Amino acid sequence: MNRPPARTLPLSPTFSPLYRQIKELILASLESGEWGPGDAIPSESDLAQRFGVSQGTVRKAIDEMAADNLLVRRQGKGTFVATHNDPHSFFRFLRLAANEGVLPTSRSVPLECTRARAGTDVARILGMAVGTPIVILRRVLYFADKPVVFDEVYLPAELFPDFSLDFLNANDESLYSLFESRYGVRMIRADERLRAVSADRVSAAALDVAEGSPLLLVERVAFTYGDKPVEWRRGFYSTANHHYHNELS
Amino acid sequence: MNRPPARTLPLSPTFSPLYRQIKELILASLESGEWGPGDAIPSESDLAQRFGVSQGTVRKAIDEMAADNLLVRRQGKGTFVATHNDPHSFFRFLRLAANEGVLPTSRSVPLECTRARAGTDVARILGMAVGTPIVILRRVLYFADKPVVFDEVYLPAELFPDFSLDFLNANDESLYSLFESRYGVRMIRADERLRAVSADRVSAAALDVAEGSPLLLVERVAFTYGDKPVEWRRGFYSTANHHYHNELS
DNA sequence: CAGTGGTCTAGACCACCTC
DNA sequence: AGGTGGTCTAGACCACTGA
Repeated sequence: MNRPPARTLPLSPTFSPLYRQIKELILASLESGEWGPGDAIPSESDLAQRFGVSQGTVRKAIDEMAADNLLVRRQGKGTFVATHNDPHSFFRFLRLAANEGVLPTSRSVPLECTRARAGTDVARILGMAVGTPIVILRRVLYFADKPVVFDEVYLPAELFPDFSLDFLNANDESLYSLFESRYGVRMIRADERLRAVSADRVSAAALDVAEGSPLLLVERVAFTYGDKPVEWRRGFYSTANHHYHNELS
Repeated sequence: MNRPPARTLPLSPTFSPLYRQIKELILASLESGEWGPGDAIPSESDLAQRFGVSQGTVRKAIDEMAADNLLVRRQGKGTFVATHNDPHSFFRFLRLAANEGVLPTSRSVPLECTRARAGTDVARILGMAVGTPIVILRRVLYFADKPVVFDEVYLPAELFPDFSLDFLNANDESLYSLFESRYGVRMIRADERLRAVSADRVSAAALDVAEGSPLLLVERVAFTYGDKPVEWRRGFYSTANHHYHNELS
């Protein structure tokens, strides 16, 4: 008697629960830009009505997306699309901390921005053909006027067509914040590989350390919706007074 | 009419939802050893009856504890206390991967196990008084017969009274698995700080690299129930053919 | 088959925010 | 006061496991 009207039957093979299908629908709306970063999405009851499911099912879908850092819930106000333009999320992709005390304010200093074509490595990592146009950005992050991180960033030129140093100098927002507001490319996940290396001439000069000093090399592949890789980054961290912080659980 | 019998009222200040109180109760049972690692805990309906709440409330408590890696749900079978004695959880606290291919099987070779008294650093980190007895273990992890990680492990002697190399040689289980089965100390969380350093004489010898080579230093503080620190570890990783892997989301 | 966790619903009420 | 998310309940049914 309690059975609601018939719905697409799951039935064993390739079974996907309703709330996951709802999640995919909301994800599609995010990807299509129906709701942009920072926007409020419709209330749970609105979405429940739109999708023809109960509020609890929408709730479970949103719960997972909030756990994935795609949405942010704020009690009494609504549910919002996560954004990188938010001081809190600055350290989500920068696991840097000072050995003692709190990390002082940072300053990003772009060094150069060049155009090139993907070699075999970049092409493989970003899932593109060898020779595809790319943009290369080099910059240094300063903390308390000391250089700490030297970054080399590789981007597909197609997604970031008019990228240049000008935008960086004019903006003190984070790189991912710029990507999301100017190019509509939202980074949602990243894989990092960490190694210890000896500083070569370029990174030693950028970080003001002796050539051959040990540096922490952080290689990152960042992904946007649909697990599409859209950034490759090599960051050289000077770890004399700072460290990379990670919590295991 | 739908109101269940009266319950301890939350009422604004220091409000904690019911499912969180249930979580604390289950946590207490874990801590007290009522259910040991690997054991099945009572079914959701049993717990609901025991605590006088609905099954959905118990469910939400268990959901959070499963997300915290304290419990493991297995559909159709039950809910189990998480254990380190499990090949799957071996890499939960060892974020090591091979640069190419899969990581071959590992072999842990203990070098020495000594007794000492806590200096200021260890005392501060482990929350004990200076001079408290500690145990120091040094060992090397080999992959495909190549040394990759040189570990120095500092433990409070009180919790690991008869710790010695013998137990290690006789056991090919992981260190945390041994801690949990032999000493009843379960590691549930850890903080790691990563830096690049130059190999000193000791670590260079242990890892068969040249003195001064860049090594990845991973300093870890591991915590048991109640966020009590019970291990400090300095791991020197040789990252020529391996790397520390981290996923950001 | 019975027992477990997993999904879905419907409805009530609470906590929080804004107007 | 009215909206939002957050909690809690009760009950039905589904999917998985193992005897």
